[in-house]
Order: sequence, then structure tokens, then C-alpha cells
Amino acid sequence: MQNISTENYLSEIYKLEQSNVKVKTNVIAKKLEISNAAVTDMLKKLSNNGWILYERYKNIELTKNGKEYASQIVRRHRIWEIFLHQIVGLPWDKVHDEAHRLEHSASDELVDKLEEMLEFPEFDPHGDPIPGKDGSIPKIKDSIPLSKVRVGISGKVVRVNDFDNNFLNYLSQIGLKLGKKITVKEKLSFDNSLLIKINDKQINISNKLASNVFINLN
Amino acid sequence: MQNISTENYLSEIYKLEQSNVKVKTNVIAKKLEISNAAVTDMLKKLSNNGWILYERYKNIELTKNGKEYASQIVRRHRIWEIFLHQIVGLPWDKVHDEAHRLEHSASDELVDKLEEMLEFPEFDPHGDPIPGKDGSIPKIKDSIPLSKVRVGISGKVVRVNDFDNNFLNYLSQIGLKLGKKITVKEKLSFDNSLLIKINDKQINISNKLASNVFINLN
DNA sequence: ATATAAGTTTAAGCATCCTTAAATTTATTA
DNA sequence: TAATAAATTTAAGGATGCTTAAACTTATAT
Ligand SMILES: [Mn+2]
Ligand SMILES: [Mn+2]
Ligand SMILES: [Mn+2]
Ligand SMILES: [Mn+2]
Repeated sequence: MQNISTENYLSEIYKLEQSNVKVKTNVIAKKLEISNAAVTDMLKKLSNNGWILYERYKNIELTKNGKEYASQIVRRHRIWEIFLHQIVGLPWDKVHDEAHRLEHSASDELVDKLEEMLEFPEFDPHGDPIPGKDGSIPKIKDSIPLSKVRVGISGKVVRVNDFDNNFLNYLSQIGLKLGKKITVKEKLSFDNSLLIKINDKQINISNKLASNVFINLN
Repeated sequence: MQNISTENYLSEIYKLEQSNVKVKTNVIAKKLEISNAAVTDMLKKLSNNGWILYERYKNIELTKNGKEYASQIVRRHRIWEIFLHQIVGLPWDKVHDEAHRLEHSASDELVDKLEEMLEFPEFDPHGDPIPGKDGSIPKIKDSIPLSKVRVGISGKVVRVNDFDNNFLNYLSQIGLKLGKKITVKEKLSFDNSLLIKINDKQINISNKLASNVFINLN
């Protein structure tokens, strides 16, 4: 077990890799809200410790070891999230920040206990997959951003981006949860906003909001 | 919310004050397993920040602010302990270390939630009182160390010291829990060990062990 | 009362993880 | 292709919280 900072870098890099984003100093700095210089500094350390492959000015990649390690941090994070949601009853806009701190503190034994209590969940409260102990990732349902669903088409919410609490809170307010059926009624070319039907109500949502909600068609 | 190190110093000082130990550089260093020099260093910072009263070579005291703050760290610790014990099902020799890390990570809101789930417990799994939000301490039952209970006398276990996991684990093994009735059958002057009756069995325990188990007579 | 022991502080230094500013490299655009 | 912009790294430095060694203060024992 390394320190908190190392764990935060590694899990951030892991998540970027998973979402097929090219991992650059830049991107990490923004995610972690620190300077580029600090990131460069740390990348050297991570590289020296064998967690990442790093050459000056080039993209960053996790090594096998790094990926294994990072997947377990993400695993801990997501198990905490669902524990906090299902057992403790925190709303889905509160669990991420809490889990982000707890993920570095709990022992593996405790996380295993939590997982057992939850009966081995495969997805976190935002629909993100929980990596297994071996790093394997549960099969995700196909999905596209709600912003790309065509008018007249319906689908189910299978995932939402979990990095903005205000966004998540608003989703709750309009009754948008995982599993909910949504129909796109209209797209306004004026501002690219969408008129959607959810819970038998029609609601207008911005394109930006819609692009962070993921829908499984059929 | 300060950093982890500050919180560890403060809660250690608080616990020492509660047990009427004179708080000295020395004692803190031992508890935190760091050098005296490091403690002196930190005492200056804690003093500058108004958490403690400190003069070179003198005993240390928490200020009003310091005591308030420290009590809340101890509160978090003990709520975590009992949550881990009762809800998650960790044995009492595992909860301290885990709680010691979690106590710095959870938000006040989460701790409140946990407390609510537990129906506002007053004591942790080792019988230590859980300070209230206002710093108030639940009334503790009178107790004396088992090592000082006289031959022929019975009493109930109301508290055990929680700083040695091996000790706690052994207590579990011999069926010693909070609330158990214990009778002192004999004291061996040879090594000051005790012959006790518990769960209708007779068992010999060392004086050192007995001095860490606290008994309410009558 | 004095010597010795114990406890505490000071001094110097190290690792970690940040910062800003300047220099360098790579990417983009005219 | 050359100029400009963007991204990245290097350099210098700061805060934190440790370390060991040496100096100093207080407590204890003869
Ligand atoms: Mn999250
Ligand atoms: Mn999540
Ligand atoms: Mn404890
Ligand atoms: Mn305890």
C-alpha cells in the first residue's frame, strides 16, 4: 500500500485509460486540480517505482503492475460508493467525495467484508463497473450519451458521470435514476437542448447535461 | 478539519488527559511511535494554532478549542469502531486499527448517519464512552481493574483497554466480552496471576492481562 | 549538595508534494 | 516553412512531518 497521493494519481490515470483518453500531464493536472509541474514531478516518481511508463513529452501508460494496483483502488472506491448508497443510505451525489477519502483508509479485509454484505455488486451507484480482485471488469451494457439518442427513441439509463455532485443532485430531483426509461421527444436546434419524457413527465434538459447520461437502447 | 497528523496528536493528548495521565512529550512520542524531537516540533505548531497550552519543559494541556476538537475525533473513532463491530461484523480486535484510519476520512454528515444507524450508542465495543457532539461524556459505570478485585468477589466486565489486538483476541478466545460475569477464585502470590471463573470455566490469567480488564462490582 | 540519569529541546537534514516562473519541446496555423 | 501557440519540463523554493545527534533542563539518588 502506497500513500494517498500515489493512489490518486494511479486511479486517475486508470480511469482515463479506461475511457480511452490519451493520458497527458495536462489532463491529470486538471483532474487532480494541481499544477502541471507537480504532475511532471510525480510522473517521474511513478515511473521510477514501476507503476507507469513515462518518457518526457510522451503519453503516459500504466505498467502491468500499475494497472493491477490502480484497478484495486478503483475497486475500493466503487465498493465504498455502493456501500454508502445502499447500506448507509447516502444519496448518489454524496457518495463520491466520501468514497474518495475512504478508499485510501480501509484495509482489504474490510473492503472484502463490505463487498460480501452487498452480495458482490458489479456496478457502483452511477453505473460504473467494479473491477474484480483480479482486475477484471464486469461486462458493461452498450450505451450512448442521451444527447445522441434520436428523437422518438427510448432507452434505459445505465450510467451517469459521477464527477459533479450538482449534476447528480439535479438528476435526482427530476427523478432520473439508473434503470429509468427515457424517451427523447424533441431536440431544439436553438441550443441543442432536449425535451425528454421520464416518469410520464416531459422535461427540458441541456445538451451538456444529456451528454453525461448514458442510455442503453432497445 | 485539520490534517491527519494534527488529529492524531490531539486525540492522543485528549485520551491521556481523560485518563488523568500527565501529558508529556515523552508519553506522546511513545503513543505515536515517533521521536521526542518530532513531538516537540509539533507541540509548537499545535500551540501556535491554539489547540494546546505549551511551555518548554512543562506539561501540556488542551485549550478549550483543542479539547472540543479532540473530543470530536475520539467521537468519530468510537462511532466507527462500533459501526464496524455491529453493522459490518468485525471482531473487537480488528476495529481499532481500522477506525484509526477511517476517523480522519469520513465527513461529519457520514458519522452522523452511522450514529443514527446505531441508534446513538453511548459506548464503543471496548466499553469506552463516545463523546457527544457537544463534547459531553456519557456516565461511566464505576470500575476497577480485574487485577484488583479481591478473591471471592464477582463483577461484570464493563471495559477493556483497546490498544493491543493480541490481548483483545485472546479475551475473545476465552469468551471474555463486555457484560460477562467474572469471579476471582484465587490469586497466586508467586506471579500475581489470577484464577478466574468465567462461563462456568476456570481459567488462569496473568496479572498484566487482568490489569487491562475493568470490572464493575455488585 | 552534587553527580547522574532522564527528559526535552535545538539543530541540521531528508522525503514528499506542492507552488510559480522560466526554459524547452511539440503542435498548430498562416 | 516559419511563426506562434500550447503543452511540458526544469529550476528554485516552501510547508509538513519526520529523523539522528548534540545541547540543555529537570528530576532522582547518593
Ligand atoms: Mn466516484
Ligand atoms: Mn461512481
Ligand atoms: Mn480504539
Ligand atoms: Mn475502542
